[in-house]
Amino acid sequence: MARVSQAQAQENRDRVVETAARLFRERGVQGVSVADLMAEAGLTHGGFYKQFSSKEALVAEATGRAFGELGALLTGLDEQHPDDHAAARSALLDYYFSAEHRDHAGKGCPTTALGPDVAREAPGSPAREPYAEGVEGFARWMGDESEENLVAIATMAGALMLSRATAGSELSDRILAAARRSLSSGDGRSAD
Amino acid sequence: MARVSQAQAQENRDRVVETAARLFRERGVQGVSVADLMAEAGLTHGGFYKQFSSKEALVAEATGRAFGELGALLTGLDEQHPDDHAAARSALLDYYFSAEHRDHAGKGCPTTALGPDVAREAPGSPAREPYAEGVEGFARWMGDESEENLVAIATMAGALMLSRATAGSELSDRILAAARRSLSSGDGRSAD
DNA sequence: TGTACATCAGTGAACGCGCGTTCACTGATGTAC
DNA sequence: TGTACATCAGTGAACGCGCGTTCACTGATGTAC
Repeated sequence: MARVSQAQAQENRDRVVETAARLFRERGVQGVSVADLMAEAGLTHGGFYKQFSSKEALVAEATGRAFGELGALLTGLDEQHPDDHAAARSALLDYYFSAEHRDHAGKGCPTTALGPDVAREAPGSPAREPYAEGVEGFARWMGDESEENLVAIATMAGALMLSRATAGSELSDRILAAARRSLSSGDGRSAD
Repeated sequence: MARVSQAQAQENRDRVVETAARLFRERGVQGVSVADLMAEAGLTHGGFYKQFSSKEALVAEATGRAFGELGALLTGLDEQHPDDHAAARSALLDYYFSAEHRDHAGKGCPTTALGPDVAREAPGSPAREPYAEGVEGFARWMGDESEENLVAIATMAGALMLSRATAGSELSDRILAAARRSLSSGDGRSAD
């Protein structure tokens, strides 16, 4: 195996980014080596630098990709609930606070899964931009960038993070149930 | 420097745990090597295993220590506001959502700073127990382990994490302000 | 359409480096008398 | 209280290993004619 077609090369590159978006969410950026990642994508590690200038650059790209996947999920919910955003939002919350979501960070919300990694990157780090844009996009889907929606996202990310850190105890389930209930108001204003 | 007194040895050990509790919150568990840590505590790395069975064991101990520091902060707030828990709680929120807290994770809340690290540890990992106990203690200080207080802690941890991941943008400040306002009700029930 | 050759995606060995952990050694501390 | 010696906290070099990154090489692809 030496040179491959341009189409194949693009496909391989995409698969590396997709794999990175999953593994970084699952194990953290520092928990995934370039060699691990390339092997998981079915390639050898030497070719990595033909496609990416550094691991740091891939982190930024994978962050954008993970938020792209979130966007696709949100768009799908809108399509399942046409002209009923409250229903789409409620469906999102059902997924967000599920044991399924807690136990599979790799395909879950990047706000929660990548936030701590981005927070520890240096101030000008390239991953910060797609992250902040992703959070803003998430807020807009929730309705707008109002304080209320920013708080809702904070509660979602915090509850998911806490439920993962306490996974295996019954506290974990209590946190998910509590957060689900507190955000159960249709489009936002008053809790029921 | 060879053998030191038992009192000195205990003091050194304490300082290592204290340093770990700070550095792990600042840089993450994987971002701090045993050699880094021992140097920061004024020792050489070789002696580490005279005091701790593994880095993993220290992570558990440092997690307990960090929650101990949080407990001391909370007790201090109670003393500053005797017989007025609502005022103590309000003072906590002022600190919690401050730029100071966002920018100094090393001496800040371990629920937020260590949660993601604990979440990625293996199911039976020794750090999970002190973490879960710490969160429960935090909830009890907030009043009790009601759903309302669990949600408040989730919002606090989520907003702080998000503000750190978006630090440097004005979104970061908006998130802190939004969360502060949403939790500004005295002892919990209705927002103002 | 067929031939000649430059390109470059991917390979696999290697680079220097730092990781968690181990170990022979040191010499002041703590203890036995 | 003073002396003899065993203990063990801390040192610093070393262990095997995996990290991010580099590089000489390969050979099918893509292009020029």
